[in-house]
This record gives sequence, structure tokens and C-alpha cells, in this order.
Amino acid sequence: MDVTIHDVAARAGVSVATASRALSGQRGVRQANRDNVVAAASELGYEPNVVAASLRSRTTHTIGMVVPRIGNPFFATLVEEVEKQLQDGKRSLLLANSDYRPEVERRQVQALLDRRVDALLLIPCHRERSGEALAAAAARIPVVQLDLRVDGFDGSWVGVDNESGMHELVRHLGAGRTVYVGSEPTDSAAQSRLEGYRRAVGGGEVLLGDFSKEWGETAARRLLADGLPEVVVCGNDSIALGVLAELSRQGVGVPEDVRVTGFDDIPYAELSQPALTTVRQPQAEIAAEAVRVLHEHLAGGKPATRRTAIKPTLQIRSSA
Amino acid sequence: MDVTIHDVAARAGVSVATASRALSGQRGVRQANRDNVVAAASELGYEPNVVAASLRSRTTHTIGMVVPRIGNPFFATLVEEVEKQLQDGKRSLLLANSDYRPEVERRQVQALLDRRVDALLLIPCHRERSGEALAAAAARIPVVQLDLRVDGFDGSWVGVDNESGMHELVRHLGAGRTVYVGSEPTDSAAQSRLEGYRRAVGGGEVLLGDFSKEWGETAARRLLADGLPEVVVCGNDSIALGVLAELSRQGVGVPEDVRVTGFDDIPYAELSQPALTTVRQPQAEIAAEAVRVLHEHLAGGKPATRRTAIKPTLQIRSSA
DNA sequence: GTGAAAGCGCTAACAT
DNA sequence: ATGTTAGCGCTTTCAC
Repeated sequence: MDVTIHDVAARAGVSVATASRALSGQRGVRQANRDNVVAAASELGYEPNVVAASLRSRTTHTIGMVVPRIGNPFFATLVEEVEKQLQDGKRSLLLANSDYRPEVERRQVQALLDRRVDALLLIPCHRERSGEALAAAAARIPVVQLDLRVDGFDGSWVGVDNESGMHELVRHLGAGRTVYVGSEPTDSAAQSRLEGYRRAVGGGEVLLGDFSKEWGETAARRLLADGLPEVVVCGNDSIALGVLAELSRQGVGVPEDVRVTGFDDIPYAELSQPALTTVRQPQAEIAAEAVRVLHEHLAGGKPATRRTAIKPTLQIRSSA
Repeated sequence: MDVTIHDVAARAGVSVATASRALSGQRGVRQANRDNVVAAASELGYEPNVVAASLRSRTTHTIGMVVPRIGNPFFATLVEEVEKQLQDGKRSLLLANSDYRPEVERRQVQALLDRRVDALLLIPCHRERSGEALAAAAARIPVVQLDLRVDGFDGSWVGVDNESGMHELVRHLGAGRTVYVGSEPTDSAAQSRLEGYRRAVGGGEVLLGDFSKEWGETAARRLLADGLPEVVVCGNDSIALGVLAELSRQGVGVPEDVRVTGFDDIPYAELSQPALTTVRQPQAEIAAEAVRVLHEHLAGGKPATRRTAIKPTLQIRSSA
């Protein structure tokens, strides 16, 4: 903080330029000088001011990431995996929460742009209304959409093939009266799972709320009142866990009386009673691919838009 | 990015100094000039370069936060709450994961210091071995320990009174053979919960692993083999959920055959079968208080060290 | 109340 | 291979 690169240079008996080059590992510095500089830096306890470096070099080695809700274990795990990937390089993660509100998301993206993040990882909370924020960011820096995406926006995206996941799931379930309990299709996953379900069963009954366990409990009560189907396909695991909890409280047996499925395979899915049959999203893979694409964008000039849909896998347990 | 404060100043017909003062809301600028500057900025689409501002003003409006494991819903919720608090002010969160490894934590803290965060929120992953990282940070900027703390380090801390929580819990459970299934006391919560348990029951049997659901499942199997006690007190909810799942698989009834408790009250605690009796940590309150203390440190000169232990509350459900 | 000028600490041209 | 110099865009004295 007190000691600058000038002090290091002086101590090593070279110019600041050479010191800078040596410290940043550029080649074109005689080995002896390089060693001297490194030694001087460590002796003086030199801590480079990356803010100054960023101002000059116009790169902050920071990636911005905006998620709808960090408290949701699915997104939290995604963040953890991204963080893990970044750590191997030398970039940091500036994290922001949109709280599923496009206007908040817009503000958060702007704050990240103001901070001059090198690139942005965005999980757009709304299929349509996230478009403005996304466009604003994409106009300035590389952006990769993660998990969710904005309708009609032609930018890179890494996520899972929700429709195919639904398809496989429905095929596993076989025939019988089924009801889908999901979220209003405000985000792209809600949309594509709903659509995937409808296509797979050819129409089908549908109950729409949000992606919370509370909605699952509510929906279960409604189902109980209206007459239980044979299968309840839920839009994600939180909903399914809510359904399971409510059903159990009402003395309904799963899977004997009704079968229930989730989507995501969060860590608690296998802990429920009965263990939840669900569709597994490989978050580590998604995160790794997203970071890879990001680096690709950051490195080369303007690489092609990448759209990667990873195939999710069925995780069959006892609930269905 | 292209338009700088010079452009804004020129357009408003004032000097850059006045423009700067107007934009940052300082007083001592004539109202007319202020309006002109603001108008010019918005017309030009001016986006201040906060990196340059940080270099000069020596403050980044960024708070660093290091957590042991962001994927853990307890920490994720804490992060979410902190983020929520910060958003109201105008600071951002630079997040890092220590993966429960002190050497990683050390590196992450250093990275945050290099980035000149204004202050640090640290959840030290180890009672002893986090001391070095903590000291390094505290020597440069205000630091508040969150949830966990380092032994013998006299700095601010905000968390929960684990011992009192254990005490109340044990009192609620009443007499009977009880076994504690917790984590090796490597972090301060593991330590104080274990100690609280021992003090409350006056000794007591103990099974130590880590804070994961997997350990809960393993411990349950061991308990089953060695003879089930009347009560299993778990060190956190993840362990308890693991115990519950394994018990259920083995056909053991809870709470008829054995009673089980957790600690934390994560969102999934109420979804288990039976719903988990646990000790509730008010994360929003903890986060709010931590941010308050941080601002206090940031504002005043050197305010006294603050140590705030919030009292957790019993959350009695059906498992015990 | 306002402006001119001096840096914040670093990297990148441009010399040599 | 190395040094000199000129900024990056802003805030902050210091005059007026």
C-alpha cells in the first residue's frame, strides 16, 4: 500500500518499466534483473495496486455474474462451480443478485459495467424483460447467458436441454393421468419445461405458480381437493419437495397413491421421503463450459456465438 | 467508455472539477451548473469510470466476502442477505469461496486485498488456521467476522450464540440417552455447539465427522449397529437430514423410535419427513448487523470492536 | 463557487 | 533488453 513499483525498481536498480515487465512475467527481461526485481518486491512486501493497473491496461481481471437468487441451491452451486473454474485462472467474481426482478437486474448489470468487469455471466431472470439489461451489457463486453436465456437474443448461452429432459422423464413415467405443477413461464427454463411437458404428453393438465416449495404445497392441496392424478410432474425440485411434504402430511402415499417427479437434482432431492425421482442438471459441466466460452470470447477477436445445450440425465429414485 | 468527464464538463460549459463535484453530489456547486452537468451527462450517456475514481480516491465501494462453501444453503442465504443490505447503499460484493481450506482462504483474502476492497466480511473456515489470513486483512482494512470466528482474535464478530441454542434445545428434549452427531471442532461453530451440548447434558456421547449429509447417513448406520439412543442431537441440519434419510430407509420411526434434531433451520428443514426440530439462526438479522458494524468501522475512525451474539430460537416441529 | 493543475500507481509506446 | 515519457479518467488541493 505504501510501497509502489517505483520503490521496487529503485531497490532492484532498474527502471519502473523493467520492474513492471519482470513482475508481470513478460519476456524480454534479463534473468538477473528479473530475479532482482522479484527479490526486491518480496523484501519490501510490495503489493501491486491492481486498480492502477486496471485503469491503465483497461482490464480488471474480474468477471461479473448476476443470478436470480443466490439462496437457491441450484444457482448457489452454479456460482460455486464458476468460482472454482475462475480461481484456476487469475480472475475474481463480482456477484450480484437480481431477486428475479428485471429492473433490479438492470441496475446490477449497470453497476458491473461501471466497475469495468471484463465479461459478464448472466442468468437472465426473465425471458423477455431481461433483454434490455442483456443488450446493454453485450454492447460493451462479452456476455454469456447461463442456464436461462432471453427470447430472440442471439448471444452465447450454456445450459441444459430442458425439453429433452422432460421428454425422457415423461417416457419413463409411461401412461396415466398426469398433471404438471410448474412456474409461470416468465423465465426460459419455466417456458421450455412447460413446453417440453406439453409436447411429451400431448397437451396435459397444468398448474402454474412459481418455483418455490410454498407453491408446491399449495398446488398439492389443490390437487387433493380436485382429485389426485396418477402422476405429478413438477417444474423443479423445490416444488416437488413442497408437494411431497404436503402429500405426506395429508397421509397420501408416494409412489403408491401418486407418483411425483422434480427437476434439477438439488442435493436435498435424494434426502426426501421417498427419495425424489428427478432430472439431473450437471452444474459443474455447465459452469465449466460457460467459463470456457467466456475465455474464448475474451481471447480471440469475435468468435462465433456459442449455444451449448447439455443433455440432462434421468435420476430415477423411489418417488416415481 | 468513450465519453469522459471532460466531455461532460465541456458540454455543460464548466470545468472538470465542477463537473466532478456536481456528479458526486457535493455541495458548493451552483444549482444551475449542477443541473447543466447532470443534463449533459445523461445526454451524452456518460458512464463514470469507477476504476479511475477508485485510484484517485482510494476507495472502491466494494466489500469483499469469503465464505467456506457458497453451495451450502446456510451460507448462500447469508450472502444473499448481505447483498441485499449492500444494495441499498452503493457498494458491491466481491465474493470468494474458501472451500473450507485455510490455504485457499489465505489466497482469496489476499486477492481481495489486492483489489483494494474497502472492507472484508470473513467467515473463517478454521478456528485456528484462519488466523493468518484474518490478521493480514485486519492490518489493512476493517474486517468483520461473520457466523464463525477465529480463536483468540480480538476483532469484530457477528453471529449466533451457539451454546445457548444447544442449551435450550437440550432442555426441550428432556432426559434420556442422547448422542451428539456433529463435526470435528475445526471451525468455531462446530466447537461451540459441541461444547454447548456437552455442558448441557453433562458429558454425553459424541460422534464426530463433518457438516455434511453424507456424514449424517454414515453416523446413522453406526448408531443403528451400536444400538439406537433415545435422542440424536445433530450439529447442523444437513447432518440431521442425512440421519433422517438413513433411519427412514432402515425402517426406524422418528420420533417414535428415536428423536432427531438439527441446527440452523435451512429451508429444507421443514420439508423433511418428519419435519425437523431445529435451532433457528436469523440470517437476515446476522447479515444486517454485520453490514451495520462494517459501515460503522468504515465511517468513524476506529470504533470499538463489536461482538454481537444473536440468540437463536427453538423451532419445534415433529422430529423431536 | 469555480478552475487549473497535480497526481493516484501503473502499463504501454517509443526510444535507444 | 532497458529506460523515458506519456497518459488511463478521475478527485482533490490550492488558488482565485
